[in-house]
Amino acid sequence: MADLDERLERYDPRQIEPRWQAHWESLGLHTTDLSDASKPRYYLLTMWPYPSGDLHIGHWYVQTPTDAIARYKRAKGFNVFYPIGFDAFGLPAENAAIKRGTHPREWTTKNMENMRRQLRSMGASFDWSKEVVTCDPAYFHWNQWIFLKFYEKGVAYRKQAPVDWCPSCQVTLAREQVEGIDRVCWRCFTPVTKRDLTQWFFKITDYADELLSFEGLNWPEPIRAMQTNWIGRSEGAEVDFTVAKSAEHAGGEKLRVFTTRPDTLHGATFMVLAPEHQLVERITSPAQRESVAAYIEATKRKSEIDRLSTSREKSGVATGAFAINPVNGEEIPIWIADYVLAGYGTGAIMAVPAHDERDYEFAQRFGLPIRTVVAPAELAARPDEVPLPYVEKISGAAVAVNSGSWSGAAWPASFEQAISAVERAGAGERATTYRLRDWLISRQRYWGTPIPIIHCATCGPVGVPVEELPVMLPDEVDFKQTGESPLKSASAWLNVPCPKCGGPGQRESDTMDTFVDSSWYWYRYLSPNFGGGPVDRNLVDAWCPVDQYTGGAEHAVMHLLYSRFFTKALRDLGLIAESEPFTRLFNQGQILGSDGERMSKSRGNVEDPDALVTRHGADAVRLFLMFMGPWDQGGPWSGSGISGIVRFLGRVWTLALDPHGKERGDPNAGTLPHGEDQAAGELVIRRAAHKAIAGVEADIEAFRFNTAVAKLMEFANALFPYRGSSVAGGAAWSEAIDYLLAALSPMAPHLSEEMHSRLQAERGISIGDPRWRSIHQRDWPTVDATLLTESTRELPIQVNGKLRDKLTIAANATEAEIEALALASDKVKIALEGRPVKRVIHAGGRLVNIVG
RNA sequence: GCCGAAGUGGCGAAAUGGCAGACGCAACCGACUCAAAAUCGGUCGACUGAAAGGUCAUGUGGGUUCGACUCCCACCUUCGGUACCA
Repeated sequence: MADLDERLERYDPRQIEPRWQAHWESLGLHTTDLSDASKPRYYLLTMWPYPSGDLHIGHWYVQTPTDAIARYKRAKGFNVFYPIGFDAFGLPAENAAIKRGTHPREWTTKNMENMRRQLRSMGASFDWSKEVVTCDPAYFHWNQWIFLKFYEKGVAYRKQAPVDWCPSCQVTLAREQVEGIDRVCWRCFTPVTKRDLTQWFFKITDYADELLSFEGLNWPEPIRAMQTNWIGRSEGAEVDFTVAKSAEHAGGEKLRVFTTRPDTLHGATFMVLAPEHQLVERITSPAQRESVAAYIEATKRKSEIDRLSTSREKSGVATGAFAINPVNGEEIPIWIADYVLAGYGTGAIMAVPAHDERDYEFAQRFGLPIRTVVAPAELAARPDEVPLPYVEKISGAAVAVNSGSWSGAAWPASFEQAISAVERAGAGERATTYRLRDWLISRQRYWGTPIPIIHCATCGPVGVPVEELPVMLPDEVDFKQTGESPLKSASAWLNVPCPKCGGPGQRESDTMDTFVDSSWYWYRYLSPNFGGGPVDRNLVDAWCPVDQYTGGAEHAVMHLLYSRFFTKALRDLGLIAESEPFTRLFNQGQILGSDGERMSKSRGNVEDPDALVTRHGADAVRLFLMFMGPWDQGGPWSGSGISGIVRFLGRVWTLALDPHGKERGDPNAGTLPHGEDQAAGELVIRRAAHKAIAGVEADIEAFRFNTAVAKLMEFANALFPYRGSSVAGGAAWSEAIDYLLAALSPMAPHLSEEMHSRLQAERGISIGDPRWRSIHQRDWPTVDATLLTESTRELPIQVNGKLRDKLTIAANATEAEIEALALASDKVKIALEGRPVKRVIHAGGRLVNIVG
């Protein structure tokens, strides 16, 4: 066996990978027979990509471990459905149209073609035959159909809402089109303001309480916490204050506030309205008109994040009006301030500065009175000594003071008595409110699903008849259209008769938020060409909910909440049976650029997978991404460790193809290590094989791909010293190689297939032979549990929590035997320094701690 | 700001409350080679010590525990989301 180095060809992924990708495709290996009920079904879904044109290593980071799950589950006997598609509508295509003059469809199509090629080069086992693309009329047709059903049921409705607006370009701006802390337009740098438009909403708030329940879902706790906080259910009361009569104003208007703390009503020393509040104009005194108007204008320049920030100094303006507190008849000043939002609660608050930090700051800033109405029990008699602001955790430890009929009551009695008092006075009632707002789906954009509505002067908004769907996007459009939506420029498309009365009508020119597209796409994957409705009920019943969904945590509160809402709403339309879309969710981390920032073309930090694949091969890139660290962590990109993976794959290649080769540089080559005999050597490699399979299996089940790869490396390292020895090539060796390739196959599908195929060829089975099998059609290896335990083990001995010795003991040693051995140790005696032993702790057989 | 997460060797990281640093990268030493590359074998947290060993060490400061990277409290830094990027 001399000069094997020259005989053994080198591992060259460029030669292997495209060949296997083509072969798998010709075998139809990844096309799922959705009607096959002979095996348990497993619907594996990964968040579909947006065809931005800059497919980067982050896409691979999302999808290669998911592909490994697909392949692993197939080996475990599941009928796996693993589809792919494109979330192809959206703002970047339209921005590109504005910048470069290319049509969004052309730009998107070109990007999708490139991304399909790149996704294929990854060797991912997607079922491409079920591809769904949102800008395809065969898909958005059903967005429109669902919209009309929602409209019929009142789930879709119209109301006024503010948008960020560039007064110079006369267009709506997305958040990413507003730049800098001074909030200017991305194109003309004009300061951005707000404008009210009548827009379409979906009533997600109707489902708020149901969305708070995660029963039966295996979702990460952080995501559930974020959704729960986002929905933000608060229980309290709505209370009417009354505008007081003044020299200039008759008064009498009801000013309704929402409060979670009706028990602090007596501490309300002023009121604050959102600057957008309807009554502001009416109640403002002539003296305050000018400053109120200026403040309202200034508020339009601010983002909600700025407005809610508690770190900046409070701002506000008095309206000059006063309100009467319903529980004590006091007149308190009415202010406006931007920290109160029009969209939350009633858009007005009663301010209780003694017990709310923001109100306290506001009162301090503007010299408004502060009155303590809750005190810790021990200070109940001396409320002046309560440190302010006193924001106690809700508990029975604090009592109401200076609070009329409920003075002296503790929570929750104070809360209940306050509500009763308000209700008796006819000044309000118990109420629950949510932070969650209805979903604004209108976009003043071209590249999205047209909203299937025709506006008629007589009939109002009328749904397009379903038989006329889909409402197509007109091609001839001015993308730099100012005013409202670009679709307003397509007059032939825009002006159509009213479907109800035949009179002149005008199509809705807004399109839908692209989150509508991604709120039900996994149902469509099951039947992308189905014409009888958005979903094929039979297939949905068989395959849904999705067993496993993988995607980024950045979608925690929008996409993942909208998808849950859609599922419930579709259920209520009778289209599907289930209430939740995704049984198990895993959020992988995000790969950042090497500068630690999000990868994007504009930052110039995009890592292109093509170059890496050309250099190292898809398998190496796949394994490297899985090996980098825990999948849910992500982090900045650095390719510096990939050579370790390339080396590992080379070792697998060598082990599989050249078991008898001897290393020239290794003086021990060809001899059994550690002076073992043949039987001992075989046992060592059998143990290593079964331990590796058991470990990799547990790791893949838990999505710990980094440690799964590490275990395979350890396994290959354990085999390597036996290469060229008398053990190599024998039965134990062949089993070990077989197991190594099988365990590697979900993660490095090409190399393992190549090795598997060559080993079959050595046995006279070549491709085309009916006995030939792809490694991806192979069952997962079985583990012999008796090989996982050894007869002796090492036991660490601590003295007072510090490691002092290690003993080799029999696996079945009793605690008494262990204790005797441990106390006999010289190192233990020295560490004890003659102190008596107080306690001996046996930590479940893993460690002994002697306390002395 | 608010909600959520992360912080461990020069670097990526590992560790059901029980031996901190598995597995890799880089670096260094050796073998092979005319030589280099590749490959194979080895060393590798810091300080101290000739060595055996000892001391310190998981963002910072406290706490719980026989024992804390892990649990609790406070803080610092970074990342994700914050409703029109997807």
